[in-house]
Amino acid sequence: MQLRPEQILNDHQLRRTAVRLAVLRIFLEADEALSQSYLEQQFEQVDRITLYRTLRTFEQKGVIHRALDGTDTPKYALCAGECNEHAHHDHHAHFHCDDCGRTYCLEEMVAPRFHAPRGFRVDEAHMVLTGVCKECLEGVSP
Amino acid sequence: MQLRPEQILNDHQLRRTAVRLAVLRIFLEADEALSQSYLEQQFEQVDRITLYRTLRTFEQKGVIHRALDGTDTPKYALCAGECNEHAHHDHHAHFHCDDCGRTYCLEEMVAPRFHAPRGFRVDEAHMVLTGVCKECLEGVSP
DNA sequence: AATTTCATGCAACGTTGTTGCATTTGTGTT
DNA sequence: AACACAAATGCAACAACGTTGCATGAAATT
Ligand SMILES: [Mn+2]
Ligand SMILES: [Mn+2]
Ligand SMILES: [Zn+2]
Ligand SMILES: [Zn+2]
Repeated sequence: MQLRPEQILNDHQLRRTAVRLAVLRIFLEADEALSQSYLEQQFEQVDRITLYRTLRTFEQKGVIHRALDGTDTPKYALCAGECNEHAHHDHHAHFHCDDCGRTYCLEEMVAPRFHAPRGFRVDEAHMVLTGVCKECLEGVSP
Repeated sequence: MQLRPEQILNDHQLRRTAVRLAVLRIFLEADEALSQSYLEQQFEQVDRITLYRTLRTFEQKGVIHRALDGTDTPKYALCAGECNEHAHHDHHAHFHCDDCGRTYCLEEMVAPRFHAPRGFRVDEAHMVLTGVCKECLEGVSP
């Protein structure tokens, strides 16, 4: 995985702008999937449309992926690598904590192969786990 | 599974109103998960807020469940049974066709037990499959 | 430095989620 | 059958988001 924001932009042929670098820095420091509104709050002043387009571009270009977590608030996380504008390769599970509302990527947990039912052709499989995260579990038993 | 709209409302202690009966009839005839906007179009004239509250009530009372399909449009389908205001028991997978956009319940496909990673406690697991449905597959090879 | 291509900021609009409130309707009781 | 109560509906209203167009500013290319 690339570690520096500048290199991530280079690798995906994206212009090096202030907003993009700042967004990437936030993602790199976070260990969870982030919503657009959360990102907005990290800035003193930023245009929500610019943020919207930044996320859309990042997703299209394979910089970030959407973390499906069962809520109605889309969350995003950095792609591990290999993803580009043609294809995403992040098929790991995502975990949503019902207690704190955080969403985590479970990179190590990959959806098993499923045989297609009813004559369908299955191209991708995503798993969404819900429960209580480690921090919240430890918090309730002091 | 209950087959008549009237009985579904009785079983869940819901008042028998025109909108509710009509919505249930649409769900009973459909073999796929439906969005609120789709339901709206099935009526000549209906208030969207009433429809919104109808779906919310149905979901709370265990009449319908939300079908997670990876899109940003919530879809709903009838619960198989046993669901009530206290708990939902529909943990089957859902399939989303990238071609026609339809979402289907895969009642027969239940998420396997997962061991909790990273010290998390997993309460529920949902699976979302994407690909091409039977109708669309047959449509392209005439 | 000039040019070109693209990102940004802002206005604007549509959709959806959500609540408050007055009115109508369903249902159990006189 | 009429009544009374609780709940559902219709409508106004607002917030949050997603999305596009356009003028302006910034990055990359020459
Ligand atoms: Mn992820
Ligand atoms: Mn379902
Ligand atoms: Zn938590
Ligand atoms: Zn299809």
